[in-house]
Amino acid sequence: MDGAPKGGERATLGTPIGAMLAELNDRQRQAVLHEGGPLLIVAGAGTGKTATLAHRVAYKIATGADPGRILLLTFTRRAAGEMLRRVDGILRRLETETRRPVPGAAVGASADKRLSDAPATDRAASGKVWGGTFHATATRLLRLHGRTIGLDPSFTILDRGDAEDLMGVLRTELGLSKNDRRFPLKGTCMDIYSRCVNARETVEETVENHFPWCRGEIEDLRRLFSAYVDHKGEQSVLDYDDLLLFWHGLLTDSRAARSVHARFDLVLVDEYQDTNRLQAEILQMLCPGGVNLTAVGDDAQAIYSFRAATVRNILDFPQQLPDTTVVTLERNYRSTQPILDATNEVMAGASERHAKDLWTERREGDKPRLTPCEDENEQTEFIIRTVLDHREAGLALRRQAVLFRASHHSLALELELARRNIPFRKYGGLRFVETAHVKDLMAFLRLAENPRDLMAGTRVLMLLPGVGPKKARALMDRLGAAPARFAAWSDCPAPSAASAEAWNGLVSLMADIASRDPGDLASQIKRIRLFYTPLLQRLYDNARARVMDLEQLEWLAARFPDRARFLAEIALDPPAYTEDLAGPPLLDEDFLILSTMHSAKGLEWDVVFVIHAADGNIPSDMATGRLEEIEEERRLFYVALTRAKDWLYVCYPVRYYSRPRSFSDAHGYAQLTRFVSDRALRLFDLQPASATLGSNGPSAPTPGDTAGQGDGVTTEDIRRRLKDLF
DNA sequence: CTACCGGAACTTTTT
DNA sequence: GTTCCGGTAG
Repeated sequence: MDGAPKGGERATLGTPIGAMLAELNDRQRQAVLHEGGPLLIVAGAGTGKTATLAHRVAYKIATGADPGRILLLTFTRRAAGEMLRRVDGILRRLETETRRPVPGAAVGASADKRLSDAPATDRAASGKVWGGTFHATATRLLRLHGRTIGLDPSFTILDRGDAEDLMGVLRTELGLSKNDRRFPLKGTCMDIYSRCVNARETVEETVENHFPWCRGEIEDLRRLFSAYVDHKGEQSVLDYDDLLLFWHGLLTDSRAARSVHARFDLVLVDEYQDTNRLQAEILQMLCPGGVNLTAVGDDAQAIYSFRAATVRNILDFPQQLPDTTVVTLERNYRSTQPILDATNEVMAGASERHAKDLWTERREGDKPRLTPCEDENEQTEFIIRTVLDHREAGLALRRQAVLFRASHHSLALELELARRNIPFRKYGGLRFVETAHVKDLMAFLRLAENPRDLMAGTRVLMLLPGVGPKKARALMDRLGAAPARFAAWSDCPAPSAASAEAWNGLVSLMADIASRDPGDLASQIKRIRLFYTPLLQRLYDNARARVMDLEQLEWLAARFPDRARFLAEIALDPPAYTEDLAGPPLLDEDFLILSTMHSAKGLEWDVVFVIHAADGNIPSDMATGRLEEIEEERRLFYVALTRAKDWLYVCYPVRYYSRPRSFSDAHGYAQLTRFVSDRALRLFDLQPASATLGSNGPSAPTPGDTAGQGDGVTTEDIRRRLKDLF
């Protein structure tokens, strides 16, 4: 299948670039070398998608493209980092193989110069390529160009929790909470709102299709959403959806659009199957006609429709952009044939399927193993035992991963790993930054950065004894009236007798860290921490552990250039709760990976365990309403299974002592997930956990290892258009 | 207006 | 077990 590069290529074998291209198969090479019109790479699981994308970027740079004019949109910052690391690796290899300029290697003088003269640091693509999520990229662009559409570039970002809280405040303010009928909770309101924005649907459409039980509340939802939009505008805060919406807005303003277009020669989008309509529109405006646009994805791995992603984006791409070249990657480099056979069979059960024939040359390997366990304890025991066995055989912990549907599914396992001093790192689920004390501390910083940020301000003020929502709101109004100077607070009397001392401390603290010269970020956090610690002790138990978290936050902050960047990055890509903050990683550090199936997207491990693979968990009984939802759960299960390279274990406890739904000691019997059909079952090696645990005896404990100058589009226009949806 | 208590409803995945 | 809401005491 792999032959010499096709004719017409400017790079030839025998040159470093030719050698680089020879590492790829025909289809991959075609994708890397493609020029001009829109390119869609349909890449099945494990078909070298990341390698192809990285080679394409590296090839473009090596043949003269300016890395600073390439935009690489990925699903997470982690994915962007990984991709750029590989680009750097490829470029470095090209460089060392190129002692002198390569005559045959195509390209103009700039590439030769790049490969021979430029200093090494200058060549690191990762520092120059625009890489990151849609949201992070939107933030950067809006800071640079927001003024054109009348957006104050010093906006702060509301994370999901803050946005929900604001929605909650307005919900109460509009009198929607005390109603004879039950008005949807703030989280549900936020879900509805968010879907409207991201799917570009009206409230009616969204409620009808996705929240039919809220049909009676459409009028009130409209009022609520309108108020929500207004409040964000007044406070100069943007939520996640606004970041995309205003980026979209930038591109509808001809002047702003020109500046944004002028920045990029090449746009690449990873995980395209998980983009939503708003994102697709942004891309089409960014690359009119799809010229110089590369999208990569796999419809069989679409797992984010709950976030308004639509698989139609990838399926309709060739119709929407008629010049599209479609390259399909079907050769799997990741998994062994027995694993592929099983995963293909799971996917074969899908009601709507776009056929892809994944094949591999890795014929040999163990059948995936299906392990029913007596109960959760046995499952935990089986996982730990098998992980350690693999490690004995030479596989580091970090090459093994345990995957599950919901974050809390790993709780028992986490406890046991901790008890035995087996290091692990967990991705997905509750984050460090979502804990109350961390949010408190961040609120001080956010308030200093943007004194109009109501949610941040209220949060800070309510820490004081005797201050509740009303007094906090009054003080925030005062701050907003004075041109956002904390001096406005200094002539206020203490809001309550109990808070006299704390009030003075707060006023001077805020004046200090919001001043022109507040000192470096770590020292700001330190001052906040000193002020906040006594309040924390009054409000929460576990004060000692919480204060230590804050010290870690201080340490983490030292890596960020300034407060605004720190706040934005924490909001857009918060560190995982467990280990990201545990100090500088040691080179030989080894840890087992625990991850939600969602967070496992795009990654691979030698050994993969899928736990709690019982009906009710996967598919989650939260998602068994409509066929579409069940099919998405199937794809999610498929994503989990296809992460495995050599060994795949699927486990489920037969007996649950307490089913998720309360009524404490009600126990139940679980059944294997419906996604493993009878046909699929034959492709697994069925072996109860007792077969492993019985034979080896208990394992020994392991040692721990400028405003408004465009052609009239403003934030107001965008908000108005948005409101037309309501 | 805040602080606190009891009953009721809800409980996934994430930028 | 958690968060949310309404009632009541200070």
